[in-house]
Parts: sequence; C-alpha cells; structure tokens
Amino acid sequence: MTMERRGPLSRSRRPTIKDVAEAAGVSRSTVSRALTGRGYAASDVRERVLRAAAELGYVPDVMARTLKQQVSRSVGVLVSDLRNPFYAELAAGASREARERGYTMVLADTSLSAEAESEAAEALVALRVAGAIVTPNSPAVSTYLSSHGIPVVEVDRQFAAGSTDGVVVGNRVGARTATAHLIELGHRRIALFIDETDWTTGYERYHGYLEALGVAAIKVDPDLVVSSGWDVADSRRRALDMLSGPNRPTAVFAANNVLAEGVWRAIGELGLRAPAEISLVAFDDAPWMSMVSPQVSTVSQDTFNLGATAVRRLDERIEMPDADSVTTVLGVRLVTRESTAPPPMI
Amino acid sequence: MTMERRGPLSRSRRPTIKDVAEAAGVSRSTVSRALTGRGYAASDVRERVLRAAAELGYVPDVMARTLKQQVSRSVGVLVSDLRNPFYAELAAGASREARERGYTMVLADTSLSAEAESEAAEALVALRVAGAIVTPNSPAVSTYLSSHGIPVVEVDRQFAAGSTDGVVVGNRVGARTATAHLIELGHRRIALFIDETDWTTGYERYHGYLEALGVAAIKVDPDLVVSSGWDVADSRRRALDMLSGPNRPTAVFAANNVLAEGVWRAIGELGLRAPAEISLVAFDDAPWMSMVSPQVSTVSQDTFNLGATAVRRLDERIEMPDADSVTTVLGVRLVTRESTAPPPMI
DNA sequence: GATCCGTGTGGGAACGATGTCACACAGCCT
DNA sequence: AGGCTGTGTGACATCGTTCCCACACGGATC
Repeated sequence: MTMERRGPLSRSRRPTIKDVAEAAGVSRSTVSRALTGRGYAASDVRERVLRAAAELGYVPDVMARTLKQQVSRSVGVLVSDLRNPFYAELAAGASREARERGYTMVLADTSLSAEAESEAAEALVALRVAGAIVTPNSPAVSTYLSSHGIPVVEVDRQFAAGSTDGVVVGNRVGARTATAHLIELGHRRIALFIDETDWTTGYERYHGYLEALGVAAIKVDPDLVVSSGWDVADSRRRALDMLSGPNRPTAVFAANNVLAEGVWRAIGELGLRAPAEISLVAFDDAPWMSMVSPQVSTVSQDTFNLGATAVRRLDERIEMPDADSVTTVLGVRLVTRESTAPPPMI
Repeated sequence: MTMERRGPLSRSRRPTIKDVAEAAGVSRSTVSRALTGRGYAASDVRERVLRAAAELGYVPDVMARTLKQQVSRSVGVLVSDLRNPFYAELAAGASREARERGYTMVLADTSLSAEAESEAAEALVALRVAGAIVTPNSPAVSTYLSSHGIPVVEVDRQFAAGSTDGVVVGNRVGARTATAHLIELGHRRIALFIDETDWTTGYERYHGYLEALGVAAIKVDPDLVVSSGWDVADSRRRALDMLSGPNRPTAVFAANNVLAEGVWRAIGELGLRAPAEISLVAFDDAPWMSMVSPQVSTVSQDTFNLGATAVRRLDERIEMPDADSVTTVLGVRLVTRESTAPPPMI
C-alpha cells in the first residue's frame, strides 16, 4: 500500500489570497472585497476573481481572518461525558444549531474531571472562541471564561445564575411531579437516588422531592435518600444494599439516567417484580427506558433542544454582550409507562 | 438580573505577549522564548516572565501562533450522527485520545447529509486543522481533504483504502461469525437487515453473511435480505412486514444497532417470543441490548477504542506524512446472550 | 589588545487576511 | 478650466506570535 501521489495543487503550499490575486490579475484588496462582498468590486472583476478562486481551490484561512478581525466564528462546547446519551444528545443539538448559524464547534469531553475541565477552558481561551457552552462541574469555568471576555452559557446545570446565561429544565417541578405521581399511587416509603444535593440541578431535584413529600405530609426518611456516585456500578451497589434490606421502600425515584440504570439493574438482579413489588420512576428519558420491560416511567426532557437552545442563547449574547443575563427554563413532561403502580398490599 | 461587572482585566482587550513583555521589562522575543522553552532565557528572567504572564492571565493566541507556524494543534472529527450511541462513543474515544496528545477537537455532526459533510470538510480546511477523522458517506470527503494537504483517517467505513489511512473492525468476520452462530443453532431461513451492500462496511457485512451461508450450503433467499433505510422507524416497518408474512425467517441478523432496534421493536409488537419463535443477533453492542429481555446477542466492537485508535493513527500520520498508508483492523467478538436459540420445531 | 567564544537579549520580518486611506478615472456641473 | 461626485482599485498598516539574525557582554585565548 502506497500513499497516492498528491495533486500538484497540494504538494506546494496552500493557495493564499495572493495567489488568487495574481491569477485574476488584481490586487489582494480587490480579491478580499470580491469574495467577502464588502466594498466595491466591478462585476466583471468579481467574476474573474471568483473563477480564479474556484480554480485554485482557495479557502480563506480562518486563522488569519480571525487574527485580523479579532473575532472568530467558532463556539466551544464542554460536556461531562459523551458516552452518556444525555450529553451526546445535548452535543448533537448544539452541533446542529451551531452549523445553522455558521459556527464551527470545538468540543471537549471533560470526563467529570475538574482538571480536564479547566484545561479545556484554557484551550477555548487560546482558540479565541466567540463563546462557550458548558455543563459545569464547578463555578470556576464560567468565571474563568467570563474573566477572559468569553460569553458563556451554562446548560443543564447553572452555578452562576444572575451573572451568566443559563438554559436548564424544570428540575424542581419535574422531581416534584415524579414524586407526587408515586404518592398518588399510594406510596409512602419513596427512596431518592441522586448524585448530589448541594448544587443547581441536584439541589433542585432534591427539593422537588422534598416538596412533594411535604405536601403529602410524609416525613422524610434520611435513610431513603442516597447520594450515590456518578456511575452505574456505584448506583447499582447502593440499590442492591437498600432493596435487599429489611425495610425496603416501595418506590424509587432515580434522579438521572445513570442512577436509574443502576437501580434498574439491581431490581432485576434481586428478582424483584416491577411494578408489583417496587415502582421506579426516573429523570431523563434514555433510549433503553422505553425498550426494557417493564418500560420505565420518567421525567422526560428534550435534550436535543436543550443543546440547540443554548447555542441560540449564546448567539444572541454574542450579538448583544451587554444585555441582561437570562436563564431559560425548558419544560419537562412526566411520561408514565409501566414501572409505576400502587404499592403491594401488606 | 444584571450582568455582573467584569474584572478590570477583561474590560480592556485581552493581554498579549507585548503586555507580558512590558510587565516583565523584557522584549517580546524573550517572553516567547521563556514561555515556549525554545531558545535561551536566563532563569531569573524566565521566572519574572512566568510570574508576569500568570498575573495578567495571559493565554497565547492560538490563531496567531498557528498563522505563524503554519501548523495547528487541532483535529477535525466528522461523524454521521451523534445521537447514535455508536458515533457518540467513537467521538468520546477520539476526544480523550486527542486531549492526551495535546490536540483540540473540532467536531461536526454531518447528519447523514452529503451537503453538510462537504460543508464541514471545507470548514476544516479553513481552520487549517492538522488532520481529520471521518466516518465518510462518500469517497469525496477524503479526496477533498487530501487534496488540500490535510491528513485523513477514515474510521468505521473506508472508501479510499490504499491511499488513506483507515481504522475499521473485522466486519466480514464478525458478520460471518454471527451468521454461523445462527446456522449452528439449526437455523436455515436467516434474514439479513442491512443499510446498504455496496460500500465498505455494509459490503463486508453482507459478504460475511453470504460466506457463512455458503459454507453451510444454504441457498441465499433474496427476499430475506432487506436493505433498509438508516432509521429505526424504517427498519421496524420492514421487519413488521417480513415477520408477519406467511413464510417468515426463524432468525434475523441485523447489521447495526439502529436496524437491530427496529427489528427488536417489531418482534415485541408482533408478540413473537424470542428466542423461542425467532432468534435475533445484532452488530454493535448498544447499551440497551444488555438491558432488554431477552438480552440481545451481538457482535461487539470496542467503539471507544475505535475513536482513540483513529486519533493515534492520525497523530502518527501527521508526524510522518509520507509513510505508507495503513489500515488498522480491530477485532470483534460475538457476545451470545439470550436472543439466540435453536429454531422452533415444525 | 585583538579575536573568539558562549550566553543572553532585542529588533524586525514574516504568516494571511482585512479594511482604511489615497488616488485614478469618467462624467457632470458651475 | 476647475471642481465635484461616484465608482473602482491598489498600497499599506495591522492583528499576535514566532524565530532568524544581529548584537552585547564577560571571560578566555592567542
């Protein structure tokens, strides 16, 4: 196998605007005007320039242009974990909207590591991106990017509400609705699986859960609130513990798709029959939830749209850097499937 | 809600190397040498420069650097559809490997559209990326990028074998193994669901299927080979047709995760009992396959590694542009779960 | 004392595109 | 004839960085 000989065009250096100018017999300035459409250019000259550019396969150098104009047409997107369908779909939405608005997308998977996150943020600054979208793990990213004059939109989670734009979903109302759904079915011992309860998304979902219990005058049992790690294995382990215990709950609300998967696996392994013996309701409608049996009831959010909306917001912010910051809250919807039913009679 | 006042630092323009030079009382050249480590710089001077840079929050401008050096540290990644877990995982692997090697990643979702694909390719040229990884839909992308001197690695699918590097999996052997597995169980009427049979991946899987049938001296029934579209809905429809027909197959080999989902849904909707009444084996181990009941047997490929390997290959190619092109074939593994069993007795 | 090192440092020309400015030309008015 | 306008073009400085080159300095060698 041998590398094919490259065309004559590419062996030499890439064509620059100067090459186009010479080929068309005009100056660099004229080429620039003809191609960008800014400023005068006689139609026959424009014609000639366009032809020359096409013939040479000329593509303007974004680096040089950005350097000169001091503003690029790319946005940075920082997500926690592309392997999680939630973030993948978020990124897909961002990608489509970015393309539609003429932005290129620089994407980094921050792998839930603070180090990777700040490293990636620094790369975005170095790249002089026009703006950034982040699913932050700490307030640091937004602060850092903002301090370098880069507009930021926090998505899914929001640390810097009030000083930074945000696009989130109705976490509290979603969690409240999910919990209320279980209560309505007759459940009283409802466990909550959640990653953390102190910040933004986790905080809201936790409080949504508390509110629903409060309304029904159900006392919160701290043993039923498990603050699990971020991966399936951990959540599964914790669920195995809780569900094989003596006084197990009759229902579980798993506050995201990863935790839900862990709980779901534990239920299966313990041979518990859902929803007859235990009900499960999740947050985030991952694809598997509508494929497994019983299908999992969940609070569904339009994740693709979440990403797209964030890019829209960012674009607006780039246009109007000094407008007041806004937080957009997208709606959620409880999808009741087969995993929730009244608790077993004792 | 009001935008927080930005720090004094950012209100004015971003600090440049010149600002650092003035703060440290040296020339721009010296700052450059001190920060990059190329060339002389007395240790006390270096110290002073580093401190000044840190104090100002200086981050070198990648645009300017790239413009000068004529080589960037970013790679382009073009995938078909981020919402498909296959591509998401591929991108995740690429992302991690890119980060480890000091590349930033420009990602575009080409949405299975040829137009978006070539648009994205042009953007990569404009960005002067150091290299690109693509899951191509046609030979055009690789040709185009190569003609602009951009090293390309084709991943998953390969159109330009011999002239472009590729990283693929053992599609033919995987398909053969999956089909042979069904034959071994006693199946004779084995349907194939596949997206296309003319190019690269689809071609290989198709021929793997044919080979396995050939070895067992089973005549190919063209009615059992359905070249479905690319989405779940289409595949489901085709599967409903075929499986509700008079002379249905006893087993289905679905050549990718999307088609498998369609077939799986159809099986469920028709109330067919798998594997008692129909066996199913897939290609690509999507998460849901090990969660549903019965769990789906499949040809598993290490998709994350596929992405990571592609970046590794690309990096090597960037280092040695004139070496012979190589195609890396990663192994696959048949994972037998619960969806395959001997055909029903007649 | 002239020359030659090695060690540092600064000046300045690139890289490719943009856009301001000056200017050239034709046609028209005073 | 001189001035003006409108149309079209080219020279040139600029963006932030790198890196080649020149050069300065102290010490060693002839």
